[in-house]
Amino acid sequence: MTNQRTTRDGSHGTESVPTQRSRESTDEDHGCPECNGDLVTDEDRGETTCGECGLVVEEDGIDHGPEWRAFNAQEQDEKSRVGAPTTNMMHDKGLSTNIGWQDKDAYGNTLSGRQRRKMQRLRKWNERFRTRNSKERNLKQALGEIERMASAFGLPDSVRETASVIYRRALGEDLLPGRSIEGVATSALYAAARQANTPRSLDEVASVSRVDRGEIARTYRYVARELSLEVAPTDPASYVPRFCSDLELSGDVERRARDLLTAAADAGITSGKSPVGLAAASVYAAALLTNERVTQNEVSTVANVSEVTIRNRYHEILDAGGEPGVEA
DNA sequence: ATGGTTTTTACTGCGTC
DNA sequence: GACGCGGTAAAAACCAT
Repeated sequence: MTNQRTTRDGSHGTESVPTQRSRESTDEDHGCPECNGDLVTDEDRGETTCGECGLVVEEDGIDHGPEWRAFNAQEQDEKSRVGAPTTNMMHDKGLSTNIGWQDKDAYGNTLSGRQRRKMQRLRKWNERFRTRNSKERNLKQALGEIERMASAFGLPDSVRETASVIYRRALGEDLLPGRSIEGVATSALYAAARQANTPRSLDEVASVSRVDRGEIARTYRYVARELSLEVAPTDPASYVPRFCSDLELSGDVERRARDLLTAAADAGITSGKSPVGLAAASVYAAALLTNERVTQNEVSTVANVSEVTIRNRYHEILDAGGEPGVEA
């Protein structure tokens, strides 16, 4: 294992994080060594180049790694060399202006009362603008993510809309710290899709997200609880239309599958079973009853459920749906 | 952490095309 | 013989305690 720990490069590749900018004013005193032109700093690439001749004056002068978590004694020593922890999560990478709290002027003289009050106001507004700005950037990125994933699924705008609303609320309630933007964005979309009765399973969501399934599940639970989102347990029937159209089955099958599901629900054999499995099984069963050929394998593929589950479920479903009263 | 439930994985046997 | 289907046992995942 290497000691070098790079930033989470999930978002747009690594953004450089100039943690030690404030040390001294480097930019002003020297121009380009070649042509003496003005220097340009490209933060994204971490390069300082000459605006005139393009010479790269300085590159990679920056530590990318916020090693703010120590997992052993060694790292504990090393982590001391970094500055603020969450650089990438602050829209300004910790580079924004702060107005000092001492009411002194540049020479160290105390300010007059009038000036002090002025500084007070400036501090306040500076802070306000800064945080507001940061939230907006955050939002922008998150909404981009949501948009991307939603369109990957072909989900309608309305779902994106509610997903954004959920995200905004999460942001407003300060649920973000400690969680990744993408994780929360994904969770928001997941919740929105469920609420709109066009659910996508956790696995599906995870497949288009940059965050792994486990984190999405965790984040989703958390967000849903904190925002007390009322998300009813997924109705298996809401998967049926999609599966049917993916398998190119007729509307008859679709209707049949729904009937089977309600019958199964009445028989009380659905509780505790995974909604996706039930939906898949009912579609398969319905296709069977309607004489439209589908293999278990095909159904299991589009539904992402194992064939075994389909088998087990569809037996139960047929027992319950065929003649009511057979099962105990 | 633990135990119970559900789902998945992997394997086997049977019948059909 | 490959394929679809059915069953089973053990492993894994999930959930509540």
